[in-house]
Amino acid sequence: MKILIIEDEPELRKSMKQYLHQEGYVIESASDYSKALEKIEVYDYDCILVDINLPQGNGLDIIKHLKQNHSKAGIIIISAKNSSDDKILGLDLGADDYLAKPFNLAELNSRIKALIRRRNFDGNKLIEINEITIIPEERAVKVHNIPVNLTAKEYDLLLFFISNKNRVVSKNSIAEHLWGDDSDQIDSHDFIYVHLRNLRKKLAEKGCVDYVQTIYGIGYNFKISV
Amino acid sequence: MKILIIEDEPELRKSMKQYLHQEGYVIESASDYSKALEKIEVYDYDCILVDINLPQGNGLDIIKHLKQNHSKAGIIIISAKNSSDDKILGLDLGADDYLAKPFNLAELNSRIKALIRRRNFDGNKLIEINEITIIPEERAVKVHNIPVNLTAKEYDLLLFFISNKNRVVSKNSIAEHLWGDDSDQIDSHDFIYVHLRNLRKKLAEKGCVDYVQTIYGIGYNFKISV
DNA sequence: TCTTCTATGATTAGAATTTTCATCAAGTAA
DNA sequence: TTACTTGATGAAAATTCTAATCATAGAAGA
Repeated sequence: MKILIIEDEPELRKSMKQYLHQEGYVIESASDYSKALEKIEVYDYDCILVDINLPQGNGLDIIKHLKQNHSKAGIIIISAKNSSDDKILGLDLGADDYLAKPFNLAELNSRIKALIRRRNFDGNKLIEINEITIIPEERAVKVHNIPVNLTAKEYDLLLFFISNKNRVVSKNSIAEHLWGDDSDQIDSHDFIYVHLRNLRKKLAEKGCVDYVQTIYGIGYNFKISV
Repeated sequence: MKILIIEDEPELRKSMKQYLHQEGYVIESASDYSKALEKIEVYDYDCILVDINLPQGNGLDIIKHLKQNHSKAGIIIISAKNSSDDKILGLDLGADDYLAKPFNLAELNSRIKALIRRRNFDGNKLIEINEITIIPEERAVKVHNIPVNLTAKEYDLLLFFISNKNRVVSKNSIAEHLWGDDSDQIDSHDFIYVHLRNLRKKLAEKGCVDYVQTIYGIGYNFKISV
């Protein structure tokens, strides 16, 4: 899960980054709208947090821009307490949620989670990428519409790859996501090889292309163009 | 893990309770010191959060009281921004940490976690309860000084019982702790029976008393007087 | 108080999954 | 090339979970 934070206050930006990173998201940030637009042009984000009351420029334009370009990113507006007009305008433009400052980080996190859940489950009940179809509600996976029987770890691994598609993920970040906080205490992450192998095998059996590119010494890249 | 919150502001108290409960702690609260003292007399807490600047009474006395009675509870002082004197006095009296208002709940949570970790790992490297010895660093358990070979789930289960000793824990709360947030989506928690049985068996093999009392229809109680 | 019923807990065996281990293959740098 | 590191593979071991069966506590009713 990749998140873009657009926020000018350095303190707040930093603590948001830190907290959300720790929660397992991949975080990038921009301190103003022009930098944000640059990033949006280049990368895909799953969720964008926009502070809508920055001094230099209009955050609504970002939302407009995203919607015009049919971005799939979820948008959460962060607004100062007093200014509710822009907030409403933003929601009208298609933002998904808003959060008034000051907020606590756990609250932010649960909003993000809720948003991601909504996007994954309600909006489009299916995640479809070429021949792969994922039905998150059932934790089920199909290739060429043939069911593939994945174990929990294999499913988690696939979902992690897909939510980081076209991005290089390290073995460490895989371990963090699939085994949680204590994974750094573990010396060897060899079992990733095993689960990856089993995943590749099961997908290949149903005629799926091997999208998982091994990047020697670095990690893996689930390379796909939808 | 049982936590006592001593805080007079109803709003803050409520949100602390709610958040920490959601994080899996058992929470009790008191709105003033006399009520707090009553609770302290009756129950054992793992951690006590004391707002040290309440209007009626002196929070330092609570800390003194706890220390004089050799309470094992960790103490975190919550203090208003301005008053640092009492904070320092409190730390001198043996409080473990402090947190200035306003704080965010995630921060509070991480302080509590850190405190519990310190208590469990650094201070006394061993947890000793009658014939059971736990070496958390190694996730190792001994009974009558004989090593017991527990699996991860069995160890977690034992630790959960011990950190809630003399307290009734429901099957649901066990599931929440051992399997995390998604456990409520699971219909049956039958595997707890299995893990509990294996744990009991392994402990009994080494001559350990069965401290785990089954409370029909409710849960279990790890009953022990140290 | 004594059955009978029902819900909950215990037990066991076995299936499925996860992890470990040993070995082989391939990439990288000297 | 050679040495070294990283990744892949297969088989076996360990752990976790499922499912079927048995046992017991508590409730309901005679």
